[in-house]
Amino acid sequence: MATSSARTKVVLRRHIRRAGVLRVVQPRAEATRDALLDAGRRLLNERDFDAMSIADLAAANALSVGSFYGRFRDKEAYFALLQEMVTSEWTEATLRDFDVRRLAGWSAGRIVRLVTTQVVNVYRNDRGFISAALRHASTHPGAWTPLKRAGARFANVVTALLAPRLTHLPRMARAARVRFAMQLLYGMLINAVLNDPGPLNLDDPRLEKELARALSAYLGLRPR
Amino acid sequence: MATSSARTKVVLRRHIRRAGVLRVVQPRAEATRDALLDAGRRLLNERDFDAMSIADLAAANALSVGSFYGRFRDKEAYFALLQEMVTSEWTEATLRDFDVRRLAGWSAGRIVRLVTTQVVNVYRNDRGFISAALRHASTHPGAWTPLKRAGARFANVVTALLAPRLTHLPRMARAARVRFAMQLLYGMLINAVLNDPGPLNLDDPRLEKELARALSAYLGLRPR
DNA sequence: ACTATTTTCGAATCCTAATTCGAATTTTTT
DNA sequence: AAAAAATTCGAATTAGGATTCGAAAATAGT
Repeated sequence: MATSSARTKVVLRRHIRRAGVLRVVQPRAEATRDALLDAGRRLLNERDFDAMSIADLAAANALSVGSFYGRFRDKEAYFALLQEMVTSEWTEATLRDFDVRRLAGWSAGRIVRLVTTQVVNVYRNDRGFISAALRHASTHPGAWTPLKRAGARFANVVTALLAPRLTHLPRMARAARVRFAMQLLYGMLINAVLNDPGPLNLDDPRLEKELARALSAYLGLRPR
Repeated sequence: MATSSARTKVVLRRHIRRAGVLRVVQPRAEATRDALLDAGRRLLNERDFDAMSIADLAAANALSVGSFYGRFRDKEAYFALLQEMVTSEWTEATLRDFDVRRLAGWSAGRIVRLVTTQVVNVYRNDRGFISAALRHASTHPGAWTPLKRAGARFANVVTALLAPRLTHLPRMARAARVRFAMQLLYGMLINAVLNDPGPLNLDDPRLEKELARALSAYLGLRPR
């Protein structure tokens, strides 16, 4: 299994041509670029995008502000790349874990439990990044961000898996039900990450179970 | 029925002693203060707290920046008062509409429908303010804001109304179920206001119905 | 070893918004 | 009417973060 740093490199290679990510020739520039991206991901667990200054990012690696701008056109270009990087990791995990053939014999209820567990874990592990990306996106209404894209993609995967299993519902209603259920799940977790509300916060071990219960009930599945 | 401006005055009178809201002697100063608060509420429908400058607020009433600071210690004190003002209006409506005696003969299902309708309407009508307050609060983790207070208060009211009606559940689980249902509802609407997600956005006429369906199902109520 | 290219450094510049402050204006009191 | 108090004005100040830029340092090529 690849380490986190090596994984960064593999995923990153796909997005390197992005406008605003400046050309790298020497290995040290590549190392600088990667170190800045890793630092960003870490720092976003402590503060949001606006509160994370270029000076913070540079200092996290004993680098200068000028060297940041030698690698990224500006702060926005940097963040766009970071978002692509992180959400691409998620998408890879999704394709692996939610393969239609792999889950062929699974019941709807069991899939709902897998979905809630997976999504809650993503939000738990990357809460800082998600929070920052959400806050940043909310100042650009209408923007189709990597985060939104990843969320929509996953909802599509889940809909394709679950809708055919909701045989007790009219055929026309199945996909819409699953999509709304996903909207409930995302809403719940987005609120958890942004506002840390009660009664169950993101770290509460009961959260997955209660979410699965709610979604299953809404989808009309037998309680287990 | 009092007009919006007169209503502002009535509600405002309760919060005037706030630290950071400067003393008023002459009527023109009172008018300035009130005009600035009304402008803030309006402007927050177009932009968030950070993007709403003091110059914007002043200009909305052909006033100067200096006159803003003659009335409020700083931008934070201003926003705190504005939040108290708006959430106090909500709380008044809640006390009126969710009176235990008034809803004595109501079924749980019917109360859920009333709850979802009411909360969705609050979010529809004050989406700009709510969005701004949420974004602002998320940069002050742990802060117990007027918005959170109002949300918690309402959840308490709903719990007191619904829990006794969930006779099919163990007595120990009833309040917890209602509280989680409220968390689902808030999460859904907070996401709607911040991110305008699909499939059902805040203006979709199906939203209340689908939310009531989800919450009723989760609470184990008979579909209607 | 020397030259050319790349990269980083760190101070300076730029920009923007919050806040301050002394003067001008308005209102109230004598 | 004059003096005192309250209020507003609008330019100046302050603060803080993004970005630029010329010089210094590091690396690659000959």
